[in-house]
Amino acid sequence: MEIEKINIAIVDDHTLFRQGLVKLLSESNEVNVLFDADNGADMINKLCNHPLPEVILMDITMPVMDGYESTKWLKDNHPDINVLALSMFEEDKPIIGMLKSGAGGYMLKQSKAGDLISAIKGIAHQSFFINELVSGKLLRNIQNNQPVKSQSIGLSANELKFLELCCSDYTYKQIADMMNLSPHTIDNYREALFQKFDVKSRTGLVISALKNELIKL
Amino acid sequence: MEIEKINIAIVDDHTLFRQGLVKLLSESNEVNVLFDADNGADMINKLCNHPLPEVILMDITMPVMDGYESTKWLKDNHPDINVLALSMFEEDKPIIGMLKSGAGGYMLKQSKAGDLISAIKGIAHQSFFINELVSGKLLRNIQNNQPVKSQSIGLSANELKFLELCCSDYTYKQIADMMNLSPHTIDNYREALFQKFDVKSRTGLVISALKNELIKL
DNA sequence: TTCTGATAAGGTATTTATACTTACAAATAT
DNA sequence: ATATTTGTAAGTATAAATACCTTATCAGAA
Repeated sequence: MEIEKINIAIVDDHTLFRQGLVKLLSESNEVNVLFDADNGADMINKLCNHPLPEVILMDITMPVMDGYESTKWLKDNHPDINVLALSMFEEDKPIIGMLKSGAGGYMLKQSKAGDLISAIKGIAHQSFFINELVSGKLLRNIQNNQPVKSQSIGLSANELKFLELCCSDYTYKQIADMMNLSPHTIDNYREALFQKFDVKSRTGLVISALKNELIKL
Repeated sequence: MEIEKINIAIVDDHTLFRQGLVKLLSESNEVNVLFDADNGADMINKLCNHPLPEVILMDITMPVMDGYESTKWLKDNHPDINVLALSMFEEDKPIIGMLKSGAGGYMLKQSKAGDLISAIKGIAHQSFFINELVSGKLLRNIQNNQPVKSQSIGLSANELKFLELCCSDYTYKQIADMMNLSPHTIDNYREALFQKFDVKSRTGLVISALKNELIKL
């Protein structure tokens, strides 16, 4: 049984590499290269004149419009097209950056053709393809985006308690009762926290506290 | 040649499950169960009286000290111990939550024994183990800081927009301007949402919206 | 048609929240 | 021993939020 080929496009400014890749993949009976482009802007033009590809192989460093921008544009304008980043860089920054921009996978240019085709097939079917290269980096990325510790903004015990009670439907008067303090004292805490968090309302305070992970819901 | 067994511990409050797992894994010639604990606090105690395990299998929901807290504690106090989350939940939230807390992998309790042992071996050698279950969620997590649009409480488009703008330092008047509506109309939205969420203040509304995951931060 | 529900908006009264100023005792620092 | 800071609390004034009530469209249903 004849399997439908996966339609792809290649965006890379290294002409020789790009054309070689076109040649190489064209020989495969699993993918079909619809077109190739020199950079993001070129790609946008050519998308109008060609059928939409399922997958786009995307380089990162390109003139005029680079891989990050191009990927973001695709996510906004053609969210169904899957982007597979294809680069020589194996550092955290470009990998995480491309994934954040919307790429569903990341392959190295030094990969074997078979692995690249596997990745293309994977991303076409699942809209993402996670390999060894990126899995660890992904994990480290979310683990490192971690708690801006409560020490960063010095809060007294009472201020913290007040802050927690603030994240609720209670009025300040009720909070004052709960903490066995005068509403005026609560008012002092409020003003101090407004200054420390640079906000002008209780809602802003609550949002900031949550963003800084000083309190949990 | 005899291969060194991987020393592990199991933390889970479901006694039968835990003991069964101990039995099951003890029969393996690849892992060695040093001890098991009922919850995080119990684990901390037992860590003092036993050799340090290389890997700890960690449940999430436990009394006294849950999996998130326990994992964080381990990362702070024994950063060399690898935590493999082991839970029945396959939702995004617990998975991302455990990984953020410091777990190096996540396995479902409904996994096969062989897969669990593979994961234990993987995490012992690489300090992380990413499977199909988590890879997609990890990717979506860093790409998608968007709210998971939930239809659970019927909100109109404008109400939802208002709700989002509510999670801020803006006054209602400013929000009215942004939405090109009269402050009175905004007031209608507010009242409608107060009823739907059963709250009496903007802060309560914001908290409820966040808890219901109608809004992201 | 008439009725109804959803949406937008005006009026007004009361309660909370916000802002700024002062005070005073206890703890700390100099 | 005398300032200085810190935590507590009061007074007052204004702005914002909350609560209720009413009106006007408009679209679709009875």
